[in-house]
Formats: sequence, C-alpha cells, structure tokens
Amino acid sequence: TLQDILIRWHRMRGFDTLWQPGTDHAGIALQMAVEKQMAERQEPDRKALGRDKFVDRAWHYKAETGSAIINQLKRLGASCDWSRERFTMDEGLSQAVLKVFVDLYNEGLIYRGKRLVNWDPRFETAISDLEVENIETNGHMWHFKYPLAGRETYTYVEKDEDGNVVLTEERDYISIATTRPETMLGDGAVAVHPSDTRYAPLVGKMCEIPVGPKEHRRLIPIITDEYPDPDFGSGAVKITGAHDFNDYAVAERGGIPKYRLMGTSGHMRADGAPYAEDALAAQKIAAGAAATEEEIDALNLVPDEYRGLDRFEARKRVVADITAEGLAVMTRADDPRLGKPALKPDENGADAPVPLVEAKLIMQPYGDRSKVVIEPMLTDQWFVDAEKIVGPAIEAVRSGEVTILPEQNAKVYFHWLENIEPWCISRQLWWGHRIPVWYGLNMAMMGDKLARYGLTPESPPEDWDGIDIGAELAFDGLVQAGEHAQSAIDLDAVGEKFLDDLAALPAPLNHARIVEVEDKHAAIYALAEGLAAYAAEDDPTKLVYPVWRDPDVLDTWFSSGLWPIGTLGWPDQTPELERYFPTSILITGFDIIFFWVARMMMMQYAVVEQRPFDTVYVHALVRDEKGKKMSKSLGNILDPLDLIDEYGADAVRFTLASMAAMGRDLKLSRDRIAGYRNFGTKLWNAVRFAEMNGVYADPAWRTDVIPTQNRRDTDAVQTANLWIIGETAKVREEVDAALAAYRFDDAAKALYSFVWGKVCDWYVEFSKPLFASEDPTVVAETRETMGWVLDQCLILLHPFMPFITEELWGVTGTREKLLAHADWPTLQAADLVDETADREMTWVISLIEEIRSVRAQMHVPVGLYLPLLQLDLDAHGQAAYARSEALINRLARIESLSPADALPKGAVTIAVEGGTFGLPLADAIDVGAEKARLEKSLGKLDKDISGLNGRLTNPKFIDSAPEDVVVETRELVTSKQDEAARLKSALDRLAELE
RNA sequence: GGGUGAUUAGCUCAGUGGUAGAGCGCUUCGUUCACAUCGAAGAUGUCGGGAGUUCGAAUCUCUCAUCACCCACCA
Repeated sequence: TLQDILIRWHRMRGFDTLWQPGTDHAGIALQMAVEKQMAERQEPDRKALGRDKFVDRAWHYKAETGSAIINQLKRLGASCDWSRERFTMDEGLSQAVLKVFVDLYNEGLIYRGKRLVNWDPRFETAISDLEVENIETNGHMWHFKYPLAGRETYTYVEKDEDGNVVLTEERDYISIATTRPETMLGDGAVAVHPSDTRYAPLVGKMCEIPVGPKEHRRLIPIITDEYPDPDFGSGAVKITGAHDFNDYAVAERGGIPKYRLMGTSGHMRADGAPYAEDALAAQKIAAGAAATEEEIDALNLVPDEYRGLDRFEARKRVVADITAEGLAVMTRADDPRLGKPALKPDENGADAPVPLVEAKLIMQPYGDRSKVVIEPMLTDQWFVDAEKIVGPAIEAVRSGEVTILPEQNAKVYFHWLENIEPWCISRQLWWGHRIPVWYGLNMAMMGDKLARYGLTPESPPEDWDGIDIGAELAFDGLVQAGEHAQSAIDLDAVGEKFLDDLAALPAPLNHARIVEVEDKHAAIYALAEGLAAYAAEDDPTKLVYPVWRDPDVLDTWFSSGLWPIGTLGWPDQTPELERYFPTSILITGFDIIFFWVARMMMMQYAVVEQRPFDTVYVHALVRDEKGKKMSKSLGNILDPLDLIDEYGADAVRFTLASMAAMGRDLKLSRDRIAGYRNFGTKLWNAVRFAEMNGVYADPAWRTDVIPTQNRRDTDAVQTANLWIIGETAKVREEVDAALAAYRFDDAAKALYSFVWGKVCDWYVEFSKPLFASEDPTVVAETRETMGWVLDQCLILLHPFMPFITEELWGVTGTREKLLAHADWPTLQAADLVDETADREMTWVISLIEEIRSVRAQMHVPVGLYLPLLQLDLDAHGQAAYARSEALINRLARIESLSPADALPKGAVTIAVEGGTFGLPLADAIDVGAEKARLEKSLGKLDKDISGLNGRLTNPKFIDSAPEDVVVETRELVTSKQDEAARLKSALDRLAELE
C-alpha cells in the first residue's frame, strides 16, 4: 500500500515512474513445499525422482502458486509495471547471477572453505545464522570424569570467593560438564582458563575420553584458552571443534583437530574405516602427526556400536555407558544442583550417591523453517568474503548517500555490517541457481596411475576413490555450455585457464574431449571407460575429460541481492538501466534488513559501484489485534484478501496508510477498517449529493483542465465557496508535505478530516441554502465550486483509495484521461486562501456550534426554529452574519435575527468572539441548568486565564520566551477574558431573574 | 548478559519544548429533502513512578518500574 501510494503520487505529479514487481524463488521454502506435496500425494521422493524432474516439478509448483502474491497485490490495487514482472530464476536474472558469481570468484571474493555452519538435518542443508531461531529449552548438563593419562594424580584445591580452601582432594581425573555428551567422541582437547590455578599442574598433560572401547580410548591434551569461564561448571571445557561454534574458535586458535561425528541427517557417521583404525590415526595426530583437513575429516571416531544412531539416541547411550562405568561425577541425592525431573533421591536416602545431572534451561538452536535442532557441522561451503565488500555499504549510509527511515534502523544496520561474518552462499538444495562450478579429476596427482591404460569400466582401481581429485575449476565458459549437458562441452566457450590446465594433462589426455557427468564416481567411470577404449581401439576420439558440476545452489538472497540491477537488464547496458538506476526507494520490513537490504547494498556497490537506491523506508510489521505477530501456526492471520472481500481494497489501504506512523508496529483491527470503509461511503454520498444538485448536469462546464496555480476563474463571491477553495489548497499542501516526509498517516488523516470534517460536515451543509437560492448565479457558482472541490478530493485521495475515486471520476463526467493519470494539483494556500472568507466562516462555524450546543443542552427539539436575539456584535461579526445569514439560520435552526437591548426572561446567552446573542426559550428554560452551564464554561475559562496570566506576570517568561509566543499568549488571554466577561454578564442577568 | 524501542482517554494509537489530540467504543437526542456504513450534542487523561534542566516538559536529561522485540550465550 505504501509503495502504491508513493508511485501513484509521483506518477500523477508527472514523474517518470517504474515500480518493479516480481518475486524471488524462496529456495528452502519452495523446495520444502514441493516435497511436502509429493509426500502427501504418496509420490516417490525427491531423490527417487532425480534432480531434473524434481526441478521441473518445482517450476510447475511455482507456476501454480507463485501468482498468489501477485494476485494479492493486484487486488490491493498495486499499480506496478506489470509487463515488467520478474522472477529471480528467470533468464535475465540468472545471467546476472552467473556473471556476478564468476566475477567475484575471479576477484577472490568468493571462495570455498571448510566451515562450521548451521546445519539443518531435516533439509540436509546449511542455513544462515539468520535462519536459526534460538528457543529456550529444558536440557541437562552432565558431569563426567576424563581420567588422566596413566592414572596420574594431582591435588585438586577448590577455594571460595574469599580465597578460603573449601575442598582438597586427590584426583586422577579432570571433571568436565557438557550438555552434549554424544559430541565427546569428537573431542580434540580439554581447555582450561590460563588463570585457573586448580588445573595449572595439568596443562600440557593428556587425559582420556571416557567412552568407546576401552582398548582404543583416545588421549587428548589439556590446553589453556581464554574461552573457559573458571566459575562455570568445573572450569574445564571439552573442545569439539566440529560441533560447537565456541569450540571451533578455540580449536582454530590452538590447532586442535576438528573431528566430524555426524552425517548430513544428524545421525552418527557410519562411513569410513572401523573405529579402531581411525582412533589410532587420531591418536597419532594428537601426538603430533601431520594431517590435512581432508584427512582429519575422513576419520570416523564414532565407536562401532554407536554408528548410525540418531544423535539423541547416541547421547542416551553415551550417558548410560559412562555412568555404568563409574565415570560420571557423583553427588548426594540432596544436591541442590540436581535436576528435578531428572533424578530423585532413591530409597536409600539423601546420602545415596547419584550422578550429577543438572537440569538447565538452554538456548537450543532450531531451524526457523524445519523446526528441528540445528547441528553445527563442518562442511565444504561457498562463501562471499563479505568483510571485503561491506565498506561502501556502511559508508553510504553513514555519509547520507543512502537514507534509512526511521533512523533507528540505521543503528541495527551498522551493528550487523560492522561485525559481518563470511556469507555462506551455498545451499544443499536443488531449487535455485546451481553454482556455476565444475570439478575435474586432478590428473597430475594421479601421476603414475594414469600410465596404466589397461583399465576397464568393470574394474576401476579401488584406490581411485580415495584419491584427492577435488581440485576445483570455475569458469564462466562452462556455464554457457548448458546447464544439464551430459555431453561434450563447447571448447570455444571454455575459459582460457581451463584449456591450459587441460593441455597440461599427461598425454594422451591432453587431447581429450570435455564431457559433463553426474558426479565424481561417474567421472572416474567415464575416464576409465575412455581410456580402456583408447587402449583397445587406439581411437583418440574415445578419450574424455569428465567434469561434474557442484550440486549445490546459491542462497536465494544472492540473486535477490541483485534485484535492482538484474531486473533492469544488467549486465547489458539497457535504456532502462540508464533511466531508472540507481532507484529511488525501497520499502520493506525490518525483518529483512540483513537478509536483503544489506545484501543489495553490498552487491550493488561491489558489482556496479553505485548505490541501489537512495532511501530505505522500513515499514511497520502488521500484527493481529492483540499485538501478536501473525503466523500460520498461531492461526491469527488476517488474510488481506478476506479483508478486501469484506471491506474493499480502499478501506484496507486507507487503514494501513493511516496507521503507518514511522517506527512502530501496527495492530490491525477490523473496526478500524470498517471505519475507513464508511469513509468511502461518505465520499460516495457526497458526490451523489452533488450530482442531485446539478453539479454534473451540464457537461459544458466540465473540463479536465483544473486550475492549479491561481484562484480559479469562477468569480466566486460566496463566502462559503471562497472558504472551501482555500481549505482545499491547505489540505493539498498538507498532503504533499506529509508524503514528502513519508508520513503516510499524517497524509491520510489530513484527507480524512478534510473530506469528512470540512467538506461533508460543513461545506455540503452550507451549499444547501446556496443551491436553494433564487439567484441563478449563486447556484451556478456553487455548482462549479463543489464540482471543483470534489474533483480535488478525488485526485488527492486517489493514491490512497484508487478504486472508489477512479469510479467516481468516471461516472461524474466525460474525462479526457483516467484519474490515475490526472495531474496532481499544485494549489497554493497563499494564492487561494481568502482571508476574509476564512475568518468569517470560522466565526460562523463557531457560532453555529455554540447555538447547537446550547440547544442540545437545553433539550430544545431538533426541528424547532427559534428567533435569535443580538445583544451586541462588532462590525466583523455583523458583516459575517449578514453574508452568511441563510447558512446560519438553516444550520442552527434560527428563524430570524433581531437586535435587542436586553434578553427577556427565559433566554439563554450565547457568547462568541465579538458578540453576544440570546436564544429565547420562553418558559422552557431551566434556570438552574442554564446557570450550571454558564458556570461550567466560565470555570474552564477562568482556569485557562489564570494559567496564562501566571505566565504573563512572570518576568522571566517575558524575557526568555520568543516574541511570537508572548504575543500569542497575550491575544489568547484577551479573547478569553472577553468571552468570560460575556458569560459573567449572562450569569448576572440570570441572577436578576431569580 | 548486550542492544533497541515502548508506556498518552475504556480500546488502538498520533503528538517530540509553548492552553493535551484522533478513530473506535460509551452517554443523550435525532428517520422529510447526500449518507443510520448517518447526523447533532456530550462525558472521559496526575501523558507509567520519581528527580533534574528550563520562564515553561507528554516532549530534553537521569533514575526506577513494567512490557515488547533484536543479538549473544554459558561448556
């Protein structure tokens, strides 16, 4: 709604506008939805279906459901440039994505690395930090003994805060606390704080992981690191670099090996060599043997009996086994640290030793889509070196080149960007932009093995599989060969470096054709097959060099981040790019400042060295009536389409606009929407009234040429007409000022109170006696004025309520163009406000209000016309009354005005600026009620006056306050005193009556 | 633990140094002439508490309380 208001407003003001519509491919969410649908229909799963068919399936799903967002926008009246609708996976954006990936790779800004990532075991993909939701969960903390190597002993001394020794004990172990016992299998060390005197004698020694087959228990070193908190737990921390982010950092610092224990689905690894073998290898590494990251990763340190278990099942088994072996730290059953639900003192009483298991609230990471516990996992991923490209994005906002509104969001933006982590851009999904990287076998490393041509597909060498053949190649040339090509690749399109690499292969492979195959195994197979055929047939055309493509896709935000340039045709230098880039404004929710805004900023600067937009307006989040964030699982969704069905799009839009105060969330309520639906009805009826009074009867007066600069050419003389023309100019200025400042609520409120409060409540009423005039020039003038005023209302309201205003615009005359294309007025209050009319009508309105108020309080029948007596009235008042007599008489139900020297018995007094009137109510008047009424008004006035006088008699106020404030205060007190005097004399007269 | 914001009428919220506002709801009255999805009139506030700055504070400062959200996180 806000976007549409801005775009319509600018369009009507004559700007060359583009509102770029489109959708992203929502990688994880869409793939998940498709898989769910397939499961519901009991179809074969993704893996059984195969990648190509699955992706086809996803495209179908997207075609069926992807239009929902667009349809919602259309129902809401969004005036996007629909012919330019784009999708992140369409041809053009995909080209942009490929080019950016390759360029950034060549600049060294994209790299592949082994990192600890948040791994979603359900979707079997890495997810970003931002997609992880931390939820407080009931957990346990176990305390276990890690025996010292060789059962060495030491004296453990525990002191309290004052340094008094509270415990001295000979120990042959170091005590460790953990919430994740199953990860003990991958421990690389135990760390203590350097200042921790309890463990100082142990540093540098080895201890034993108390789990697994006894004959193959691993020894790990005790090291120091700043990370352990001596006051927490035992003060000693096990370091599992592959399964915990803090431990990862410690392991990096200390060169501790990071052993991966789990597979992609969160089960304990079942691959690799038998445990005994790998444990031995690990032991050698711990003793100082060199090993590469790959070699370490290949080791499976899960004991055979735990292999293949779910991680939570493995945890239970590990706990049970250690406890059974007597290596759990024991305590008394009445230890207050013990978890309540976990353990109870057994029947042996409080002295009975029980394992120390503390019940703890832990913050458990969950996937925000999958809702399963996230596992920190050491994997190969692609990263953008965000730190290197973030600079301009920070600087742009700091320097004001890009403005973020409301301002407080800039702080959030800075905080995140200044502490930015490498951006993991690979996702283990099929739906998305597949990473344009092909891998080939590293022939050089295979050396002498290649000399043996006599291979057959049936008998590839067994050891090939274990050889490092992962040297990666990334070439844009390959990309152009076709995404799914399982065939020869066009050599002309292949990158130069790749061809060099190929030429450097041992003969005869330097003459091989490049073919794309499924994966590494298929590559080995294809190579063997080719070599065998070559050897047998001496046919060089059989030689192939197989490559396979990275199976991962890019993070959706990688392509969304290129939206500003990508949708305008980049990398081609299109006219649209020239004309509309950099764009003007992005309106979005705070929840994607990091995901999207920051990424667009970084990427646009990195790729085209320009800002993507000059303003970011962070809109509020729409919550339900109770302030809860809407969510499907809570079932508190207000579907915009339902609301539109019920109240109309205009009402929904106007509600959203009027509640869009900057920086606060809004609670959407049906009552509020209903109120603005009524507003539309009100406008409709006002136009109907005009129509009934002949405003649109004569087509000759109609013109779409709205006078926008100066007082219009109607020769209007009627005060009410002059007044409403001026008011119209005022509201035009208010609306423009509000929209220019993105104060949508102010603009909506200004229009609401003008249309309802001024036009409908007053001007329409004023027009009734004018339309009833016998003077045809008065009628004609009023028709013209009303037609013009209502036209202005339609124009000014159009950005907010496009449907009803367009409809009314169409039915009230033959227009040259749609209201959507009408010219926005530039009416100036300075040109159009008639001071005299303004002052007079303000006075007339307050007089009518006073009379109505008195009548209501005195319970005068609504339809009864009464004479009005004029006690005193200054020249301004006389002129005003004379000019608007018909209006006053009708609206205040006054029969006639006549001068009087005194008020008769039974008359109530009406005091207004510059005059006193009396309303004779015959015997109907209740003297007591009248007295009470006057006294109440007087009391309020006296309070105001004394307050104001208090200020005016304070010399400091006169000295310090600005001149105009002092003058204003003086005028205010004078007018209030004047009114108070009138009320006092009315009270005096009342007293005489008694 | 760190950060950000909020606290104003019964409800939802504007108002950021100069006499406290809107919509909804509520009370009373009203169906001839645009509109009952309406009209007229009306009631309702220690602007969360306290202290300070200022001639003057809902507004600026400090402090306390309560609430919300974000980030991190205790092996």
